[in-house]
Amino acid sequence: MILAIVETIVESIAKALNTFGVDLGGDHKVHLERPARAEHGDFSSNVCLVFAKKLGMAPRLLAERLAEMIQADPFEDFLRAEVAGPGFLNFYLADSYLHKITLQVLTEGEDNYARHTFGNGQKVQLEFVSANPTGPLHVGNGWLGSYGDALARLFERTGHDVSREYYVNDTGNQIRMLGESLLARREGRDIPEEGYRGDYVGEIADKYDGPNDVMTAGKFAATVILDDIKVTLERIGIHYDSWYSQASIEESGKVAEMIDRMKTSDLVYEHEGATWLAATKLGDNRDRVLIKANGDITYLAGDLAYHQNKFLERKFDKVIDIFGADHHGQVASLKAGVKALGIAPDCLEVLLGQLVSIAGRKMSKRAGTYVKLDDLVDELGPDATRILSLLSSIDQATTLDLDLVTAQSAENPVFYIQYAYARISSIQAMAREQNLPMALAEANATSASTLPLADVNLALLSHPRELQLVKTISLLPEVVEQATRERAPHKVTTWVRTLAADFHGFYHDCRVLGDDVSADLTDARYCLVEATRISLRIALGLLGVTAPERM
RNA sequence: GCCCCCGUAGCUCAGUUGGAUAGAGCGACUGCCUUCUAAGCAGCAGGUCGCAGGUUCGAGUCCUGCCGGGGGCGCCA
Repeated sequence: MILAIVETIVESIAKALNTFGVDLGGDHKVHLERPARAEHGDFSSNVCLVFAKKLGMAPRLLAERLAEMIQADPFEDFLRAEVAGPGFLNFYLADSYLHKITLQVLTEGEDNYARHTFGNGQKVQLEFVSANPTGPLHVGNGWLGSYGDALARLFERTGHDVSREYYVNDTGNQIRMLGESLLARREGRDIPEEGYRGDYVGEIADKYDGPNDVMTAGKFAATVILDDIKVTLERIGIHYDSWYSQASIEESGKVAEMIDRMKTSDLVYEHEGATWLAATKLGDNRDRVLIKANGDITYLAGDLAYHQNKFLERKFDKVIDIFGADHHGQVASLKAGVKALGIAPDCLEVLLGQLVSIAGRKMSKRAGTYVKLDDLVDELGPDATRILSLLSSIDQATTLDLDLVTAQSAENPVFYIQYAYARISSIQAMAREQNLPMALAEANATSASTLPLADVNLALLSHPRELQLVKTISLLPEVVEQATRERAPHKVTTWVRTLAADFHGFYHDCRVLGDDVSADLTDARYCLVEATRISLRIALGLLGVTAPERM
């Protein structure tokens, strides 16, 4: 319905423009926007500025003509159209359009409001975190973890078939180093230069009673660490569909198979005893080694076999890899390799998150000087941790000041938002106690559509606070779509903060229950409260944050 | 040297893919609780949007060049 009003306005503009011989079928779409200021109306269009030149007319003149035509043939809820500024066409609508949106939210409910189908069931895999199992997760992993999970939730809500995967780097050098560190710890020797020095190594060494074999010890440690990683991720609400082992693909023979197949093209060649991918021909800035001169395969070769598995065996339509910016260097070669495998480059999307650092110190896994995600969650709790990481774009490098974050933990934005939810719950609990018809109907309703909504006069919602609240609620579908398309879950955070602010304002100025509020107004406001609750739950659900009924 | 990201209020960040008078939170100051939770509301203060050009009706947003910060350019993973 919110889309309906947009479409209606666009159509009426298109119809009017048509009489000037402008056809809007092509590249130019009428772009409607919500003016920042209320005096500029409910919706605004810049079409006249765009088409004025083409038509050889002054923008304002064109706008005036259009306004006249639309006034003469008004649509539902239309009040007036005005020309403003250099040639904007501003639309003013009756409040009734907001009342309809309130009704829509209640009818569609948490399951259906702000849900989209544009994903068309497309199989999408998101791979994120994938930290080496050589130590506990650090806060940077948590950042991209929240991001990846929230993005996955957005994809789910927009009609995609989503799978979350963690690629486990359980082989190669770092596992060897981990094994050596473990054995050194067990035998009281010094930890090697490139080894891991965190306390956890000692703890695992105490549990290890296996042979003095480096890889055996390394794999033992990796397994223990990975189990802890899983626990940490679950703590902040991240659950994976699959954990894919790097060792498994390297041991499967698939890598050699893949390289053999690639050799039939002219994209693979031998040079100085190594096997190379001619990545330069595929957009990379240098060629890359697949098989080293000593016969070992490179990380890239394994990664390509892994991606081949994603696309060709598991048939994902789209694969989104989420890496930290420190892996930027491998993107071009990965893309080149995927191209070499005959996979359409657009199917692979690599998103880079700028790094998280801690004020005043360098984080290093080998040195054991990084801040553990678990410690941050201990300090702030899961909800505050997630919101903190979903506040800004992943293009923004974050420097965490732990002292500041801890000191301000009570002022974390998440409480402001959750407090709105708690207030709503409180109103609803009170309403049930007072045997209010709406509250009781809702409590007993199997579906929202059985609510006695027909009896409620939503037109009573006319207070600026009420209207502002509905306006914000009405934006949620667009926010969800945009956040998904732009891979920007932080837009949901920005929106939900606005919603909470609007609700607190409403709560302050508009009582829902009480003797000085008429029964009809109580009903109408109760509906608005419920619509807010639904919207809040949707947004918090997308962010992976809980909605507490009491605080 | 080349590639990616960032530079917006004292601090942390938004900014509707180019729109009208650039917004929040924190911090400072001032008001508001006998009524659904004051973890709230309202007011006030705070800006050459890093700098310089360009594109056009219009630029925080797009292009170019500088300056500053972060990351990357392995037969490591």
